[in-house]
Amino acid sequence: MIDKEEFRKKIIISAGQIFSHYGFKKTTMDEIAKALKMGKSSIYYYFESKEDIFEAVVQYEANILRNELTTAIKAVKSPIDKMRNYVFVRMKSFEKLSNYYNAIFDKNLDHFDFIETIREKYDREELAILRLILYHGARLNVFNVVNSEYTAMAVQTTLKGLEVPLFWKKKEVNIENRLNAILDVLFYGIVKDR
Amino acid sequence: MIDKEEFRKKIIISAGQIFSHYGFKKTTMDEIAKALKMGKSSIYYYFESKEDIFEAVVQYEANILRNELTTAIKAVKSPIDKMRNYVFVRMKSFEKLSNYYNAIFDKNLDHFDFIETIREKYDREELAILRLILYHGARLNVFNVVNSEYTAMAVQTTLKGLEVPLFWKKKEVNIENRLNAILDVLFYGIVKDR
DNA sequence: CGATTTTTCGACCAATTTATTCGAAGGCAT
DNA sequence: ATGCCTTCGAATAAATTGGTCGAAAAATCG
Repeated sequence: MIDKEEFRKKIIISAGQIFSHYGFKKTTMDEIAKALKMGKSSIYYYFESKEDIFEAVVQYEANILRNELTTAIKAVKSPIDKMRNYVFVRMKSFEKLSNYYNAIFDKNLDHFDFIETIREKYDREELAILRLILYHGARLNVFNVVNSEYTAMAVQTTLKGLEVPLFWKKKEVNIENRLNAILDVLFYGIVKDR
Repeated sequence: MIDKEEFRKKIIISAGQIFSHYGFKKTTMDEIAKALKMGKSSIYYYFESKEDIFEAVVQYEANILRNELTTAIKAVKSPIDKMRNYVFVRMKSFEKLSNYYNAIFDKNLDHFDFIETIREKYDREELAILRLILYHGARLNVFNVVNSEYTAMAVQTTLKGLEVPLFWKKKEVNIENRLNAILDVLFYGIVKDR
C-alpha cells in the first residue's frame, strides 16, 4: 500500500512545474500524467479533477511563499533590510505566480472562488507582516510611522501597484530597476531623518 | 496600401514571442491575433497557415542568431575569447530555441522537413565559423590545431552534446557551470603551452 | 496459494477548442 | 461611385481534452 498523501505531493510538485510554465488552461492532464510516467486515468485516483490539482498546487505554493518571506525577513536585522528583502522575495515569487494567474484572467473566473479565498487570507497575512516590520522599525527609531496599520496598508497598495505591469508587460519593464526605484521612494518617504 | 512585408515582419516578431514561450502546439492563432489586435482571420491574409508563420519565425530567429554570433566573435580579439563568446551566445540562443523544438519533438515531425533543412544549413555555417576561429588561433600560435576541419567538427560535436541536457532536463542542470567546465576542457586540450 | 483490496491503465465519450474558409463589408485612392 | 486592399465575424470540420468505467495488475492478507 502506497502512502496516498505522499503521492499526492509528488503530483502537486510535478503538476506545479508545468502549471507555472504554461498556465492552467494550456496544461493538459496528459502532460501531467506523462511527466509522472503514469496513465492519465491514474491521476484521477488521487485527485478529483484538474481544478482540484490546481487548487492543491496553489495552496502548496502559497505555503512555500510564506516560508520564503518569513525566512527572508529573519535573515537580516535592520528594518530597512527587512523591508527590502520582503519586497524582493515577494516580487520574485510573483513572477512565478503570474503564470498561474494567466490561466484565470483568461475568461474562466467562474468556479475559482478559492483563488479569492487564498488571496484574501494572503492579503491579511501580508498586512500583518508589514505591520510587524514597520512597527519594529518605528521602535528602533528608523521608520517614521504614526499608525502602523494604515501605513502597512499603504505599502501593500504600492506593492500591488507593481503587480499589474508585472503581469501584463513582462518583458518590457525592467523589474529590478523599478523595484529599486519604488523602494527608494518608499524609504525616502518613510525613513526618519535623511 | 500597407506594406505587406512590413506587416508580415510584425506578425513574425509577435508570433515568435508567443511561440518561444509556449511552443508551436500550445500557441493558438487566436493568441497571435489578439497580440496583434486583429481578427484571427486577418492573419490568413498574410500567411497561409500556422505552420507557415512558424517557418517564417524560425527563419527569422536563425538569422538573428547568425548575426549575434558573428558580432560576438568580432567583439573580441583573442581566439580563446572568440571561442568563448561564440559558445556562450550559442548556448543562450539555444535556450530560446529549445521551446520551439519542444513543439516538434512532441509527435508531429511529419511536415516539418524545413526544420531539418535549416538545421543542415546552420550546421554547415557553424562549421565554417568554427574553422575560422580555430584557423585564426592556430596562426596566432594559440591553438594547437593540425587539421582545422576535423577539429571544428570535433568541437561542434562537443557543443551538440550539450544541447541534449539543455533540452530535456532544463531546470536540473546549471548551464553556466557546465559551459565553463566544457570550455575549460576544450581549451586545456587545445591550447598550446599551458 | 487464492481472495480481497489497492492501484494503474486503455478505450471511450461528450464537450470544447482550434485551424482554416468564405463571403461580406470597411476604408481608401482614383 | 468604382475598384482595390484589408479586416472581420460566422461557420465548420477535425482535433484535442477532461473525465468515466470496467477490467487488468500489483500488492496485501489469510
